[in-house]
Amino acid sequence: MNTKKQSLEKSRKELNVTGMRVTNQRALILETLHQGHMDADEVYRRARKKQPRLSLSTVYRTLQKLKELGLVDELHFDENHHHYEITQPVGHHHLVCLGCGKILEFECPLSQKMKEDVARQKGFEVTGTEVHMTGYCSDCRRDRK
Amino acid sequence: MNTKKQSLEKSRKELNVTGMRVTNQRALILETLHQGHMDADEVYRRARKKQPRLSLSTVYRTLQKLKELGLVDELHFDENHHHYEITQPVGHHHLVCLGCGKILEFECPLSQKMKEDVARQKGFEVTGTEVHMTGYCSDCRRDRK
DNA sequence: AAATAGTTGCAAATGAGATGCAATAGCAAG
DNA sequence: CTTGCTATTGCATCTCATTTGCAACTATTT
Repeated sequence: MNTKKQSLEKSRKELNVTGMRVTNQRALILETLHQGHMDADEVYRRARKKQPRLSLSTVYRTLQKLKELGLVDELHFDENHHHYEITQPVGHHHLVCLGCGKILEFECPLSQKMKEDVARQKGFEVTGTEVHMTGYCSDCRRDRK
Repeated sequence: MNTKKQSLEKSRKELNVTGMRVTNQRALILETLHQGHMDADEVYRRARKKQPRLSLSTVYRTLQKLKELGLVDELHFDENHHHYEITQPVGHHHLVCLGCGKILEFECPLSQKMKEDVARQKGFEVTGTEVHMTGYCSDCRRDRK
């Protein structure tokens, strides 16, 4: 039951197929992202627990690269910094609660259809879709009353 | 045919109903935004042609305020700064071409349904929806071949 | 194991956006 | 239309996320 070592191994393999060099930092950053979506600084803080000499600029450079390779998606919430997450297979979107800041995820098959609509309507080749809704979660709605 | 003066008047009126003080700078910034969506610096550059002493910080403060009042929407594209546009009625979304950077707009009735789905599925009260697709426009697709 | 690119850590630079403050300008009341 | 109160502006300065230059390092290739 050394799941840690296993997930690290898994990350190394994912990196391997991209052709980029597999370094400890990169494997660690990718592994960390498997915990969920987070911003660069959060990746940094979590990853540094296992590798204290890791530098923030390496985190930024790596995220940039993983994004270019399509392993990671960059999300643009209503803030002045980016969030990142492991690229999800399909129709995976986000819901930001304006009350508590919580971010929920939801699947939506409609976004696939929307994509097709747009492709037809505008002659566009769509490579990425980001749906981002804001509002109030059930907890905050209750509290607001 | 002094459409310029007229659109400035229109902007002043829009500001008036919000209760905030109507200043030349604010009217000008709002008027400028009627030309389309753009980033803060673009607003600054265009508005300064008519009012050279306008300061960039005023642009930022004003955009912030207009956003809070709901007159203007803040958009989050794949960049590290925001874009702004006059608030559109509904279902108004964006398509960013990765080839030439052009930003197209499209309407999509599906997004209304998506919103309802989410409300039901998650007990969320949705106040805003931003759909943001990336890809290649027809011109760039032709060039890439 | 040595050669050689690609990577890293650190420090310094960059750039969008925010802020403190004195000067200015809306606007309401006289 | 002048006065006074207060919100707003311009300017200089600050902040803070992200980027970059560079010398030291290390994953691969030979």
